[in-house]
Amino acid sequence: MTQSPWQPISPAKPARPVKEPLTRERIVDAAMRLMVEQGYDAVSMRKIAQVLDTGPASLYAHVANKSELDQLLVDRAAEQMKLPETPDPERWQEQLKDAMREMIRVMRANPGVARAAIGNVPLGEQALLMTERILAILKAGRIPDQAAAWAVDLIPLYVTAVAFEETVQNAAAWTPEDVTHFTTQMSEFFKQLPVDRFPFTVALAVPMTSGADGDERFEFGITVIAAGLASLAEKD
Amino acid sequence: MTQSPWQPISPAKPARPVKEPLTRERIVDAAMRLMVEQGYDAVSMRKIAQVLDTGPASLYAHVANKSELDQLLVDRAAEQMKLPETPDPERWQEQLKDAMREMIRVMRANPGVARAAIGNVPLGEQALLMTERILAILKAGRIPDQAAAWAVDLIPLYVTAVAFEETVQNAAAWTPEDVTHFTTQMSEFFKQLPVDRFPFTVALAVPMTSGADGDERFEFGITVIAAGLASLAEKD
DNA sequence: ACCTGAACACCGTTCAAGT
DNA sequence: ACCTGAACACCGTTCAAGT
Repeated sequence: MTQSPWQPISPAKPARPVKEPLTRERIVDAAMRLMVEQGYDAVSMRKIAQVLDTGPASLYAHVANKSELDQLLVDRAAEQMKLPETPDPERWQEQLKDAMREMIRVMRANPGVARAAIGNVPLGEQALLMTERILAILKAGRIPDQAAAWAVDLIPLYVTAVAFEETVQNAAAWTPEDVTHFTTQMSEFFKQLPVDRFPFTVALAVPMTSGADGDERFEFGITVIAAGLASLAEKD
Repeated sequence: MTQSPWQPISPAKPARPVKEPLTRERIVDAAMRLMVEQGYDAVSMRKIAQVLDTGPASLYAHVANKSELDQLLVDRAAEQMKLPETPDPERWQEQLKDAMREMIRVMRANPGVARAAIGNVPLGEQALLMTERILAILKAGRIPDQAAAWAVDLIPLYVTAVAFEETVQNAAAWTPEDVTHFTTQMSEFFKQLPVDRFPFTVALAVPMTSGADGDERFEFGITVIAAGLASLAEKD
């Protein structure tokens, strides 16, 4: 097709650009949507590219690799975290637990984030602010510097590990009935072990398989961690 | 080639079988060797098959899928764990920490196992025995049944998460210089944050980036967990 | 029953070529 | 500077066909 003489060579504003330009932002948007809707394994460079109507190679102009993309996804999720209130020395343990509850809330709301976060310390602004607030709570609780510093490593490690475990189970798309069935099966398995070699396992078969559905397990963990940290508080 | 008349049709013992038959055992052996030598990502059905001089499809006669193979690898590694001594109520916390040290020792000696174990409760005999012994230690420490039951879930969760993090870092094949460099860089990064919004992070920049090389971090975690559990012990 | 080759439906990443 | 098609070197799993 030849050019009409009255058609400007390069129009100031092309009537309708065929495609929005690719940006980091749009890539993370698409990846996040894929992850929340279909889980971590659905987030591949190829699927993201497909959603954005391009080829996988195009993404590499904006993100270094898959690992950097994971980081960006973790940062994006961290932005959803509500920061803890200002520290109160009287109830720092409860405030610490609240912060951990907020962390797992966001991870549960964004399945796959836990998987992306594991072994990926989030360094986005919101994550840093969360760390800062937790440090403030710990120092309000008179936890020594080194202990507080290690605690802000331990805390997300625990929360992430729990969320990751849950993600794995949810990925199996189990119905509540499946869960009940699995729980009874496990408890039956423990009960039939040779009682002479496994006396405690047999005796505790029921408690060992309870609370798998709710978040009593998570509550137990954060209680243990908070109490353990409390034991390190400076006296006087 | 035609059959010699004095050659028995089916010899009682073939002189040298061209190939050893495939077994679960041999598959796990090969997978374990690959994992220890080259890390978790090197353990693919295809690479295992290659080592065993066959095709990937052949493995499926002996293992259901990759996930089952991961389970078998975890069980195999668990066999290397030395079980804790008989519980002593006087020093149950130290014994509990020793058990956790033994768990991470085996995971460190078998890089990749942590990755295979995450979200995969090991149910092999040795792993069950480890659980049993830890329950015995916890009950010696007068931990209530439900708390003890949840604790034997929390304990491997923590150890596995730490080992997994380490694996990720080791996979990057960092030299000690790289680690030092990274540590100083991180600490510089924390120090230059706006001090009005990140006062604690700035103040604790050094402790927050220390102990990344040794296992002080792990020791801190097991101390917190042991102390936290101790706070749940029944009184009287 | 076990093993095989070949195929199916995927991956992350690189690179030369285009605009 | 950004985007693209095509390729490279991989994955787990299935299946019909062989022994």
